[in-house]
Amino acid sequence: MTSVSGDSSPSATRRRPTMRDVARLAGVGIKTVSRVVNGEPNVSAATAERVRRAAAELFYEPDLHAGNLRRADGRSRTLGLLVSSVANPFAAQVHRAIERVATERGYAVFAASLEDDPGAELRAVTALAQRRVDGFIVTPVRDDQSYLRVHTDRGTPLVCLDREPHGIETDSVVTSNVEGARDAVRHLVSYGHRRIAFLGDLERIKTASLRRDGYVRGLTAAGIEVDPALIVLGLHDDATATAVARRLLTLPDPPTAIFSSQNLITIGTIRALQQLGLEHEVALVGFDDVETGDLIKPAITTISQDADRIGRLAAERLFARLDGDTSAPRHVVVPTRLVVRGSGEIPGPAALHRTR
Amino acid sequence: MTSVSGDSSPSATRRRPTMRDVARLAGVGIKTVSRVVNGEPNVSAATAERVRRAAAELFYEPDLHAGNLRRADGRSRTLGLLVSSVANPFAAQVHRAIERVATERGYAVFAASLEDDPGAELRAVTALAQRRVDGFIVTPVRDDQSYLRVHTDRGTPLVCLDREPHGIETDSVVTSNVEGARDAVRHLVSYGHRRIAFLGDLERIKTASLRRDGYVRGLTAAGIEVDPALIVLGLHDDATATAVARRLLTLPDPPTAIFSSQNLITIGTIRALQQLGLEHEVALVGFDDVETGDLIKPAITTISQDADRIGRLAAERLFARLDGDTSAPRHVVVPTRLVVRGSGEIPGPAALHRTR
DNA sequence: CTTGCGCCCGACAACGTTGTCACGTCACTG
DNA sequence: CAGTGACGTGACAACGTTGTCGGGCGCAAG
Repeated sequence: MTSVSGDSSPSATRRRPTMRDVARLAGVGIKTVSRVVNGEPNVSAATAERVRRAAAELFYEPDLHAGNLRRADGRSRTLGLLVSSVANPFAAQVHRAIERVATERGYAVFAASLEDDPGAELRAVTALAQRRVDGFIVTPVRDDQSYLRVHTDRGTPLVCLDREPHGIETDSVVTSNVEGARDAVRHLVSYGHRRIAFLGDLERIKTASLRRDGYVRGLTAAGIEVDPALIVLGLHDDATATAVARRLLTLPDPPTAIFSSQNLITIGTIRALQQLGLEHEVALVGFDDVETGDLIKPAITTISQDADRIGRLAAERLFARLDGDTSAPRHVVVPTRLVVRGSGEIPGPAALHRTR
Repeated sequence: MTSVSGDSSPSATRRRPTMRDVARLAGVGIKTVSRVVNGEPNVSAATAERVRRAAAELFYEPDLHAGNLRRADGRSRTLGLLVSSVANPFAAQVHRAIERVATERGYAVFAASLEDDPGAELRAVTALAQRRVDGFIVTPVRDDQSYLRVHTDRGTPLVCLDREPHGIETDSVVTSNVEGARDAVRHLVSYGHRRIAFLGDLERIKTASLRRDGYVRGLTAAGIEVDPALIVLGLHDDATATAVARRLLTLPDPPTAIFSSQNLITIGTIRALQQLGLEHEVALVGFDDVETGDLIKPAITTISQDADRIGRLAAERLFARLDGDTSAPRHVVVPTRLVVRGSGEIPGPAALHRTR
């Protein structure tokens, strides 16, 4: 086998070969190389083989972006995913599901963490738009997503994830937040609870207020009056959740059950219950699955989101748009699942038919 | 303000404006637009303002890749991250740390999950190489990474993460697997244990065998003979770990302590201990932190990896190379931290000086 | 033997941008 | 008042690739 070209400068970094280099080595025109690399027809078997051999010898890698610049469809085979944080277990699982669909299609995924920072949303969209992603999957953070219309108008589809967008009509895939929260309350009510506390995230985060709405709806449906003293929003980390839960539980007339409407809040609440030795007395249902929730005593009952399905559906929606689907925007709601494990089945005072 | 150009076709997707469009609207040359967009000097304040206004009116977004093609440094301001799975909590945290450093530098991150599939490693590298990433951060899966030399030779730096590469000399950032495992054993020995089981991942995964080595070293240092019956490798999910742990614990002469050398294995082991009602009798130390490990009874003692630091260091190493550092490859070992929480402090038979 | 057609192949322009260079203007300097 | 240099600006080529087109060749049909 021939040595790799031009060894003039000893330790200098070798230049990356282009189609021209491959063409020269194979003794063909540059367009023929292009044809072979892209599997286009009308190249004789012998020529194709020579080209392939030359490309392999030079370790030639086509430049997708250069091709893209000229190519008719102009697709970068790249998509952008904006989530709260790639380190967040829910988002990470969604990410993985999206990646699976994307990889199958030959797409690569840019992931960006927003950390609920409206500025970060804008910066990330800009950064990815300049890299010419073919589509966006976004967890909205700002109050208004109308600025994304520029991109959708230019043919870059957008699917919103986990939260509905504002100021733009586009596809979305969200969890059934209201229904899930209502189910949690209904479950607790069925175990005899009437004083059920609600712990939620920052109210400006839409999912937090939706879950609050579901909670209220659940109580109302059961004919239970809503006690504002038992509703706390604005919790964004487990430490604060612990503090607030402790305060509620040491009230003169404390709740007999708690619905914690987000992962970290649930963890903080469990800690509070354990600190007060109440984990077997006060019922708890958490929204969002807690990893290893079955190893905790009592095991944690949750309203669990189907992250995998959410991610997959969002990606499939995006690719449908890329494939030319121009139908009206679809709003997919993925149902939650009640995972009964113990903490949510601790009976309350009105559970006359139960012992203990 | 003027209306956005050419409204001839009513609902057709608008063409994306180029520098030429901005130049025309601002009444300047295309190069002047380039200068303004890139903040180059030698443009009068008035002209710059006109250009900026035109760009804003058209919602112009420069095409990074087109610029890149021509630009001297040829940097795509993009890097590729290959991990076991973006859904894996450890990898996800590493990812987040890398992203933080990258964002600060104006870099976007491609993430790809390999799922320990050697073929996936190759495919991901190719996909990202064709997208001209400026650097790779890779968790090696294959037996041999020498194929990556092509890319490093061409000036695309490579930092290996979590595992040392083979067949190539390059920067790496890994956890102190051997020492961490040794510490776990030492800790258990100090609590009076002599029959300590080892549960590990697939042996072909390097970190698994390193931790086994550390375990052996720990025993040897304490003058304890290694009992092959207490060593099981090849576990890759929690269900199998549970089964194996149950088998070990029901042996005629069962271990009094277990060192589970990976996250999922630890979870599986806890489940086995709980099923057998032994969680307060048999000591357990896990490698890799277990989320909510403090909420489990007993709380789980772990050898915890500093994912954040590992990610940050890897990213910083990569950027140092991109900034021109040509010194010899550095191999950074990030120490583990023993997190004492309870499960690892259950005394063993030789703990004469302790009560129970 | 022509004609026509299909196949193989390469020259050339173009994609959207930046590097190079040259030109014109203006304020200084000598 | 000529010479000099700095500044502001745009024409043009080039980056690596693909779309277009046309030329050459071989073969079947007329």
